Amino acid sequence: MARRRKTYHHGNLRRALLDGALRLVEDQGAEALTLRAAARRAGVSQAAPYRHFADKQALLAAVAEEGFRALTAAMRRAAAAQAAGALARFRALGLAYVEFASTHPAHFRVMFGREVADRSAYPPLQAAALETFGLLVEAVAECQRAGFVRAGDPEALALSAWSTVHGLSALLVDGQLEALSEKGADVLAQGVTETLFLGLGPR
Amino acid sequence: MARRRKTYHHGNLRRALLDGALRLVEDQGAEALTLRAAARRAGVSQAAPYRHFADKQALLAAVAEEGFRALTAAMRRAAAAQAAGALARFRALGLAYVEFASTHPAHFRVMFGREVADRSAYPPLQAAALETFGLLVEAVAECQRAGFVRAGDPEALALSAWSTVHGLSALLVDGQLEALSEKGADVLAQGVTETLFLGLGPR
DNA sequence: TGTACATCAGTGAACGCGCGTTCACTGATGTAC
DNA sequence: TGTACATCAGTGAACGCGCGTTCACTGATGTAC
Repeated sequence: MARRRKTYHHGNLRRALLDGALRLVEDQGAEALTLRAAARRAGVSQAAPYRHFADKQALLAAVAEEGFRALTAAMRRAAAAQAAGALARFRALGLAYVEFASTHPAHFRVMFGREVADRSAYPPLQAAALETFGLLVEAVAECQRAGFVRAGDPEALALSAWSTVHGLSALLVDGQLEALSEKGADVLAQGVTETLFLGLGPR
Repeated sequence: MARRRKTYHHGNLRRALLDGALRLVEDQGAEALTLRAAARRAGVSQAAPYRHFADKQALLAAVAEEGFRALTAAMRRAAAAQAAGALARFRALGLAYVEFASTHPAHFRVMFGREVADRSAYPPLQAAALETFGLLVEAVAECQRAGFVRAGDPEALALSAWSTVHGLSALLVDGQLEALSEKGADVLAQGVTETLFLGLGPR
């Protein structure tokens, strides 16, 4: 962790800072993420990060970007595990989203919170976030072709799906449901995604 | 604002601090809310707030509580404006939720964020939040009686509804949709709540 | 293969900042008689 | 109605804190000849 390096140069300090930052967020939450703490975790002086990140925002943006990449990968993996068809894959995407949020709450918060004030200043972050949403849009379109989802603008329908899983995730991550239900995140996610497909109305 | 009082005692400093805090949040965001700033807005020394709030957390909790009360009131008002029946009232609740979030983003964030770490330490806050959710549960039950919503545990169905409107609200509030759509919050909310009732599946 | 030198990636000390909180205090209020 | 006194709600100064960021520096690396 903060063990002595034998060389003056680190080798891959950017990566080490990012890893330290990720561990800080996971272990102690987003507000524990400071440039100085990341430097400490990487075993380096507090001024060293400035060789790799312009300022604190830039480190936060990198952490968020990494989060979107991990989320996208987890969703892809979950979908790929479903041989059963378009609908099952779509569903798996949603469940994976909620699962990611509930297992990495602090990271999820950095990804979606206001810590990174202006996302458009960090194109790779913006791209990573768009890719995640893109997964949902593709899945909707695929399901429409297979007749599992009704006709309509795939982006608009995907936004409904996103809202649903994102809402449940946010409520879980922020501890809103603790007083309400002792059900696990997975059970809740099952229920909510089922309603997403069936609708609330009578059949 | 910070004009001189003529009396040594303030009269209703608690209320003034709360108002100052609310204005701070609305104007400059949650991270601008400090005890010192609230005291400045109330025109009082920086130590004065401690006569009314044990610490910063307590002020934050009061701000969040106030937010839930305002949200509940706005939802009730919107529902009351619908004479047309249970379904219209339910829908109005959801739309009012999204509208509140998009017109008071920073306040919304304080209500749901992690600023107030342990909500159970503030029973009035917890109660106010539960009341908001209760509105949805009642509306679901009412709609079930009227045949507009299918059978099932009203709490579970209400959680689906909550997830949907909360998810859209969170995405709006955190600026996730800016790159995606130029539609207004109200239009998006219409679309999302429609899908909530109809479901994504084919009819 | 050797050397001069530019460039890069670190160091360590220092800065100013605003914050939450505490403290001993004082002015105002209200109550008992 | 007046007065003594306890209690309450403010004041103003001070504390320590960790943070982001800057600066002049030095050690390491790599490249041109």
